Amino acid sequence: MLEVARDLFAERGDEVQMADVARAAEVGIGTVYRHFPTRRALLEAAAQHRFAEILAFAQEQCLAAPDSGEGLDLLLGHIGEVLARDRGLSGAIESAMGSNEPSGESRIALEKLAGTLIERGQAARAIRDDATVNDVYMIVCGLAAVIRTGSGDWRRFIRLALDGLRSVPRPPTP
Amino acid sequence: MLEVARDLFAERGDEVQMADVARAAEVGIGTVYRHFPTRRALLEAAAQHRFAEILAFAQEQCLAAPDSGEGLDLLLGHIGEVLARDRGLSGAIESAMGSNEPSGESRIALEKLAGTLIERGQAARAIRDDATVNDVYMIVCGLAAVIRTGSGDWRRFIRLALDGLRSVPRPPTP
Amino acid sequence: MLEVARDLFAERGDEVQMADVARAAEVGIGTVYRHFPTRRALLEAAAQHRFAEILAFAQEQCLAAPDSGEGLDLLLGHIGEVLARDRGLSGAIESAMGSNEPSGESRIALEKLAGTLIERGQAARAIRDDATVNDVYMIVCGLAAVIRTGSGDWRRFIRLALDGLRSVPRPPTP
Amino acid sequence: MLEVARDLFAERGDEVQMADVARAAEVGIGTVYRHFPTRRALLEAAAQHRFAEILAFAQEQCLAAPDSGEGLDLLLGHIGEVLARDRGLSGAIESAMGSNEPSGESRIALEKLAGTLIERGQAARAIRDDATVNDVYMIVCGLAAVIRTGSGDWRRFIRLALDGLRSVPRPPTP
DNA sequence: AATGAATGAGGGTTCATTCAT
DNA sequence: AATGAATGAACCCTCATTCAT
Repeated sequence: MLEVARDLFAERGDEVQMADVARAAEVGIGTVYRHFPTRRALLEAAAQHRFAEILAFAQEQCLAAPDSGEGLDLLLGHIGEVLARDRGLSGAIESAMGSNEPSGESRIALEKLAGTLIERGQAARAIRDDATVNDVYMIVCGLAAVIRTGSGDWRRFIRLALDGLRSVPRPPTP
Repeated sequence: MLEVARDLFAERGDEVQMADVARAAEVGIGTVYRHFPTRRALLEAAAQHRFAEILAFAQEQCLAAPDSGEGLDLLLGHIGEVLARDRGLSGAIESAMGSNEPSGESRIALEKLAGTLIERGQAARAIRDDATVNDVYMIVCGLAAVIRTGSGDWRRFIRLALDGLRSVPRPPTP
Repeated sequence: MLEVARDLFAERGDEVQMADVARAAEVGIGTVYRHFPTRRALLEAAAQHRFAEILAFAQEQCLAAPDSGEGLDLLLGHIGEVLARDRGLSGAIESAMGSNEPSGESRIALEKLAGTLIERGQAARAIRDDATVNDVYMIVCGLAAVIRTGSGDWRRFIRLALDGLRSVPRPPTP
Repeated sequence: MLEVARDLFAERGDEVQMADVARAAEVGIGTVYRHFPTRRALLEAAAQHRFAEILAFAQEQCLAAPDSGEGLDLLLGHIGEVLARDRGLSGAIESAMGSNEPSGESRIALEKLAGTLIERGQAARAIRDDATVNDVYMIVCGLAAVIRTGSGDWRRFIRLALDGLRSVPRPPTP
């Protein structure tokens, strides 16, 4: 049912109603509410689900990347693909929760992973020394927006962001 | 009245109702509808208004920047400040329109301006050769998301993005 | 509209829905909510309305009763008639508010009136010395229940209650 | 299970749900429905149960009262105590059944008992000659309301009512 | 007999929009 | 032009009841 809901939101975004989910899942609306006591809870679960999926991939693939500078490329690329596939979902989540950030265990695992990738990149001189996990968060947040609104080629956005993350920091223009 | 509406949306975001606007503007709700036939139209106007403000500043300040590489810094910095000031507005606009992009004349003028700044930067070797106006759009889109959701320090985001835009392009990781 | 609602509740009790009220009043349901932001608020208003009516009668008629012992008879008799006329209303009010007691100004005025009637009765040796306004409240509460559930002849109930109130108090059976 | 349900209703009144009963009884909800095909049926059974308890006490204690005038005092006092203990139950019953009156055998037994007590009282000149079982019903109905809504000191209510029942009837004020 | 997941008919409430005055 | 009362389509959520296991 969560899958059905996720697909529905992915397709039609925030305008999906609980009754739509019930219909698509071929259950009564009460059943939807039995599993998710609130529309918000359903969206939260869908968000978790998506994060878990991303995380699974990331832990499997990104950490295995041979060249230690490529991990973040892979991670962001995968995130982009998932977000692009479930386009409408991001919007629905954001308008229900106010943001797209993960929470709970996913968040912790994701932060740990990103931290590792950053460190590796830094060791390989492929990531600037002052880069932090928070930078990655912001980039993902921006990426989500670029994809959601279709404001341009998101792969290009990733490339720019990574180039920014790679470049040697310079003192801010005064 | 537009100003009042803009302030209201800036403060409370998408939850602002037409009746709230009327009350704040001290007019009847019918009058609001006389000026803006639809909630969406009002939001559109508020968006335009904001863009016009940004544009005015940009044309005045950014083009006047002595060092030809600094124009974009100034532009993005100003956009960030305006978006941060009117935090709620972006969300309201996006959930009504699907994106935050300008349209109409503002868009044309803004594109022209951005194009000029990019060209100057390129001439000064401060902006990579393959940079386009669309890159700037995406960065602004990302910036808006970072600010709206409060996912991190948006000034840092700008710095990263600009560093990405400054860096010498390299072939995408295959 | 309040009148319409009151009649409807009087007739069908707690099962009346907001949509029924709207239909009966020949307005949209939104209009009902414009006047009474909540079902409970509507019921509260109906209760007030009824109390005001009772109060108006009481102040006009009961205080004018020539024989100073008759005031309470008249008051309770009138209350009984009103409650019997609006049978269903009491139940609806009680299940929404938990009790049928008046509140606000009505309560104060009603208490003052009852106090006066009791004092007069006592002066005329027609009401026992230890009688209080609270006794009257309880009797009215009981009367309302008798009428609401149709458990017997409410006029008889009043007579019994008044006889209890008239009788010379004796020490409680130990 | 009936006991569990009764306690639950006593505590939380009409807001108790069938699922709550099941949980409290540590059985499945289906089992509750096996025993009581309807919420109303469950409430009916709880009401019966309560009446049976009252009846048992009454037959044991009240009929044994030495002074023949005291029986009703004892009966009403006990009813009051039970109703006060199971406060919420009365409300739940009333909103499901429309009244709190007993039915079936309990009713018959109770009426017989009350009749006996009245007759004894009359023989002892402690109860007015025109008193009937119905008077007692109404008083109990009123008592239940006084207790349920907490509108005052219910022991006082009983005393007043009994004084009313004791007093010599006079012609109604014309 | 016991279970508890599934059901779905409501019911209360909101709010963008209309239109008579 | 201005007003604001009226509108009613939506929408979220509840809970008594059913029924396959």
